[in-house]
Amino acid sequence: MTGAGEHGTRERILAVAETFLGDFGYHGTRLHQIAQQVGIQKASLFHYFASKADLYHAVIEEGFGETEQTVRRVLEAPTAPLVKACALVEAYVDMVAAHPARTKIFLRQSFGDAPAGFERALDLQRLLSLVVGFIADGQAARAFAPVDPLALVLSIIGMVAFFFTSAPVVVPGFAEPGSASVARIKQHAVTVVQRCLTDGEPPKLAAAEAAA
Amino acid sequence: MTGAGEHGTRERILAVAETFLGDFGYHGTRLHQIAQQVGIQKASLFHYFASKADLYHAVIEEGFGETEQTVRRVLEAPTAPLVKACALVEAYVDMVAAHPARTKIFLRQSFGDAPAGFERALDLQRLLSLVVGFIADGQAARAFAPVDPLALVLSIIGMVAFFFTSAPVVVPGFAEPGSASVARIKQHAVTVVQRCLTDGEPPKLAAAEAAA
DNA sequence: GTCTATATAGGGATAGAC
DNA sequence: GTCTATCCCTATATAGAC
Repeated sequence: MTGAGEHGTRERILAVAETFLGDFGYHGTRLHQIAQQVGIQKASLFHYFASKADLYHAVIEEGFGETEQTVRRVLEAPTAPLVKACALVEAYVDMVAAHPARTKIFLRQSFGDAPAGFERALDLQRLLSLVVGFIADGQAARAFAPVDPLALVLSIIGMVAFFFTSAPVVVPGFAEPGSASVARIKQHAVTVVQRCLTDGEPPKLAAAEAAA
Repeated sequence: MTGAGEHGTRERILAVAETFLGDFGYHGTRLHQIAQQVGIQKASLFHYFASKADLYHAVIEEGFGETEQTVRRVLEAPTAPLVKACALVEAYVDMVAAHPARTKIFLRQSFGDAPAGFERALDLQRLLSLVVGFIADGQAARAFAPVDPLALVLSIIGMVAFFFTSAPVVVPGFAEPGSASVARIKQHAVTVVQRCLTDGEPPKLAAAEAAA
């Protein structure tokens, strides 16, 4: 798009930047490290991106775009509610497992990092609403048990993200990329969703113990 | 220990530093901001802490100590397995809700931030093993359903942390400190654990916990 | 489009008076 | 124990040749 003789240097910069931004955060990432890893000089970065913040935003945009695409694709498939819910979880696990650095960046962004600006928060809310709406619709149609929809969706997002970003530090080798851990995690996440959505009998008795 | 006329400046520094380290991370936190918030000069910080890294470690140590204490206290209580599991979740939710900044710091630390050093990772593993062991023991005694113990514990840790650190950004006012959101989140987390540990069976604990 | 300088600023840390 | 003043280093960003 930008020209004819493009080797993809810009893309390589984005990829390298993603790993560093994930591991060290925006303020902890040094441009000279990125340049060194890519194999160019630090000053050359400014030919592709106006500033460090600009590079950061580009990484965020790319990541968010792919995430949104994946979620929408699964959501629009013509499958049964519970099947779609499980497919959503599996696709999300695959995505996070494939891009742990990106996930770290998203989490850091939500913590308050970032060089200001960044108005994609609204898009994020719309995407979340889409998923929550899907759950709520399923409950209205009696396909799902009456669990707090928003809390459930946030639970899955948070737990899966935690598996691939924080857990490996506490439990070495837990979410290793190629190992069987991915299958294990996927299995667990699906199990949790199923148990939360298919209770069968509405547990109204749960109110009794809320006294504690 | 240090003297008689101590007003607690050190403690105030630690408290202020915790909020900044949580919101901006280690590299994003500026010492002059901390000093300004405390009401002293930047250079005065070095009277209490040898370096920025030293201050960071002090914050981490304090946070980890309180966390460990809380978990052990609940774990050593003489209560039934399922009651104890729920109590553990509730105590954890209260703790994270009371210290969101500390939670952010822990998460950032696990991402790879931090000024190196910090060998408390081993203690963290032991604490985690304690909780996982409690679940596994309960399963061996047929008190819990056969769910992946490690995955379950990590799930709760990740989901609750996400609720109070990331979710508020995506869903404004979700985990507001004083609001009813804390009760809502606690209810949800307990529900998830119950459904994962009781395999659909109605919990037979309703009476026991009211006494507490 | 990539390079070699270099400008500019900001932040951690120290020295030493009070 | 707190201050003012300052050192020193590093990191972003720019200028301009090739």
